[in-house]
Amino acid sequence: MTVWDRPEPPTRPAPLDRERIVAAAVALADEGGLEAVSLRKVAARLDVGPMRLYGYISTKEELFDLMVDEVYAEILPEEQPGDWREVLRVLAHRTRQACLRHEWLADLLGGRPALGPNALAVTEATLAVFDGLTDLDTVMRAVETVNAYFTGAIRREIANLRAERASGLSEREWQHASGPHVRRLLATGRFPALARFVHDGNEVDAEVSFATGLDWVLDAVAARLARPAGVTFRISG
Amino acid sequence: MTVWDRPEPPTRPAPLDRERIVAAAVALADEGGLEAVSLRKVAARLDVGPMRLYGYISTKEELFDLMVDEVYAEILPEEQPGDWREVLRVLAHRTRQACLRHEWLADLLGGRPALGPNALAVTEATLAVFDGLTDLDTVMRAVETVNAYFTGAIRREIANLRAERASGLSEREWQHASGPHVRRLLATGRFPALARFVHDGNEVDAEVSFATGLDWVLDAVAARLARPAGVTFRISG
DNA sequence: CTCATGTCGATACACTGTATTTTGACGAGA
DNA sequence: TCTCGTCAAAATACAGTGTATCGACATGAG
Repeated sequence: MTVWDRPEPPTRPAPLDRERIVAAAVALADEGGLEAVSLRKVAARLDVGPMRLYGYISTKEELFDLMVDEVYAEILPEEQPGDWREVLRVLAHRTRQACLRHEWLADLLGGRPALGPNALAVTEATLAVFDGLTDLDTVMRAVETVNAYFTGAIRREIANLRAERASGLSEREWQHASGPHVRRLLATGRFPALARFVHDGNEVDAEVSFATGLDWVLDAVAARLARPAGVTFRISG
Repeated sequence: MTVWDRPEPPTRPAPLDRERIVAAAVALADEGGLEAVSLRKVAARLDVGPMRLYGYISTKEELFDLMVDEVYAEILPEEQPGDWREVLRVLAHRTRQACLRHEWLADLLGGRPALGPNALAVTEATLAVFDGLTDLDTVMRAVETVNAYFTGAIRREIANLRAERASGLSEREWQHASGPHVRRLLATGRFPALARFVHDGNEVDAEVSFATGLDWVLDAVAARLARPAGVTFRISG
């Protein structure tokens, strides 16, 4: 018995439904982050007692699940181009954009399986483009690998973004900006390689960094799609 | 001013220091997950009033940061083999193992930049093995890409593991096990590709799935290390 | 011995998610 | 029309949270 199973209660004169609740929660989270979402505040925003919400959701985690699925509706592209590579690329970028619009999404993404209707629709659209291309196992591995990449990359990007924002207008990368602590540790000489990166490394745009890594991973997938499961093929040691 | 900057207070006859606090918090989290960690419970486990802790940490988030860095000590391998590919592979697997031992780590990983001494030591060891191999930009991209992959993959693995555990001894993959909701949605016929996967897909061991995707990503990195930054090289469209 | 310092514990506050109880409105039967 | 039962909604209650504040006490200096 999960959220998705529970039917909405009979529509009474009450001007309240799950959609409005979720919308209020999303608005709250957009404004003040996930921790600004409390059942009391959501209820207040709807001019309703806190306990009213429990007729529509049965726990706060369920509300979070619903919020995530709400945003998956933004992620699902309106029309699909034909190429699997383009589909995965677009999915990754749309997910990233959604996380930039709703930073709290980065905290939730991957935290629990996304099983809402919109999330499933996204998965369906993704899997569909591989139809007949190779065996199911390879397709699963491909999709999961790309997903793991962009999920992790987005999470780190948002984390860095927040850190920079918190430490006040980051000068360069996190290493330079993150206060006296890192500098002091680097000064100990215990981290020469790291020090070189902090000193000589270039500041790179987050989006191109994301896109570059994504292309690498897509290349890897492409290589494996050419040679279906079973055959291993190392390029270099 | 972060946790790492704050010196430990002068060692009084008080049998309390940051190490003991962090150890208690980690133990608590190991037993009951992150949400079982409350400052009051940590303090209680050390026979101390809750406010005592604020002499050593200044916020709960800092405690979490310290917990993460504590586990990074487990992740740092005792001795490094020479090959960059092996180093990244081992790092990924050790991180995964650490997350299986301390599932709460998966909730924290990537959530904020890891800047503790142990985390930096891990980064240092990772970067060092690339010394002189290519330009710094490529190395950075390589490390971050692999990191993004295994971070995301681990997070999903733990999420699925919990879901299976919660839904009581999962029969197969999450799709089958996740209650009537998914089954009902699949029955609508709106998700034919997904349905095929649920029906025909094989159950795959989480570890080999992790290792396989990791190998793909490592291959992609290897291909780029061979051809330094700037040159793009698509294998397939 | 007195006094200042500064550490520690207790208390306090505002807030959380959620269970339980109270209220009140509305429809059915007399 | 009046009464009563039912059921949704609101109010209250509870156990817990992170953290600020304050009072007491022990320990060191003069």
